[in-house]
Amino acid sequence: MNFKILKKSKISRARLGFLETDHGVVETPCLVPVATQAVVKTLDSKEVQETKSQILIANTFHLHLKPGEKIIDKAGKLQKFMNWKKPLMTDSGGYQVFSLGFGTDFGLGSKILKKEQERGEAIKENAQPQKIKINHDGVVFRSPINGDELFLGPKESIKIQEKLGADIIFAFDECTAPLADFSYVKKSLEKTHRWAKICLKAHSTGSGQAKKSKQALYGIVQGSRFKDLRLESSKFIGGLDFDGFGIGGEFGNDKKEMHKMVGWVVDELPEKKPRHLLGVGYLEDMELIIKSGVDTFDCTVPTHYARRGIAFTSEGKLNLKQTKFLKKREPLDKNCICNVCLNYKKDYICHLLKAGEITGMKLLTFHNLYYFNTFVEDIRTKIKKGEI
RNA sequence: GCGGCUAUGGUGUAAUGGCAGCACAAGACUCUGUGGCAGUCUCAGUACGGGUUCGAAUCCCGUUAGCCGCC
Repeated sequence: MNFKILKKSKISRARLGFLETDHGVVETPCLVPVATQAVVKTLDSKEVQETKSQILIANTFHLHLKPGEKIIDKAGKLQKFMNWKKPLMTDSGGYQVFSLGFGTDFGLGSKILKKEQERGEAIKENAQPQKIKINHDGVVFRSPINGDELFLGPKESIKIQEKLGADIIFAFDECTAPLADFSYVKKSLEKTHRWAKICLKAHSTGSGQAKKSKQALYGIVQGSRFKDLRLESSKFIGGLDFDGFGIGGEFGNDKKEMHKMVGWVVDELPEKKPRHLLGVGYLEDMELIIKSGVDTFDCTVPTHYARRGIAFTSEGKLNLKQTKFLKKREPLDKNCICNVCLNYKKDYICHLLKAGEITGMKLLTFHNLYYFNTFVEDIRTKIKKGEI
């Protein structure tokens, strides 16, 4: 992988770039749609391309469980397996440490703590989640499929990701919960940092290759909402020989804080290497995080919301399950030229969703991805013009 | 025509004389390194008319409607 910065904004940390991989070039800043199980749910790979998606992110933990990395390796790696010819990332499974751990215990999201949720019942230094065990070397999970115990640590994650074969892979980290207090996050950070070094070593010496692997490896910065921990983490991870950097974990109480916190991290990372913000990307977040200096970011929102009936349009979010749309003989967005907006109307999509027809989710998924990708495209144009 | 049974939100069902509850549907909201999941809130009912009782969805009488059986 090779990262080239074409232009740096004079009025923000935003930059334009090219991320060159063996499977083609990604123009940055760029949204990375989520393909957890080697598929963008409801779409096939050709359709995903038609949404202007440049790169996808699949998930190590989920693919390890089903179908297993051996199957994918034998099929000729992920790209061949899923017939996706463009660049790919895999997430390390570190997020599942959170989502299957404290995330499940407390019913939390990982990025921003909602006002209603008190920090009172904080997760303290030596706390363990109920269903998984986080120890010195890694994490003992229970398979959500059959309850089997399974262990994932830095070495295991890297080995699996090498077999999966994505262009960009991530270090195995602990994504801490928003309810974690300072003492917990500090201790967790030591683990994430130790694991980062193990990942680097495992990747450079693994599989008998004398030279360095063609797969780019990104380290992940943690530290939650605590400034000193974020700075410590970005200095430490940024000082290691990674090809790029992920920024994970929690970002305070609202979007302004998130912007500020991402800025702390970006200022400490090496300027020439790409930065990926993990799991963030509502439309209203995009300009902010790009101005904070983020090059790529993945987010489930366009696809996840689509399956719940939400379309993103120039007039805002629309809930297409609402009965009133049965009477609207018009496209989702009159300014949109995606295949869905050119060929289908709200009344039909509303009917499909109410009837529980999967094509309703598919049409919204297609439109939302096209809309999000176009939105980022416009931001790239703004950077080019010097507007942001 | 006669006899029996039944009648509770839009739909399907609880509540054996003591606060009419649940599910689905409808409507509003939440969801950020993916559970097509889940959660919060709202709307909405004792077929009709009498009677007994401190008190009736519940007991009694009548009306209406539906289902079953019989000439």
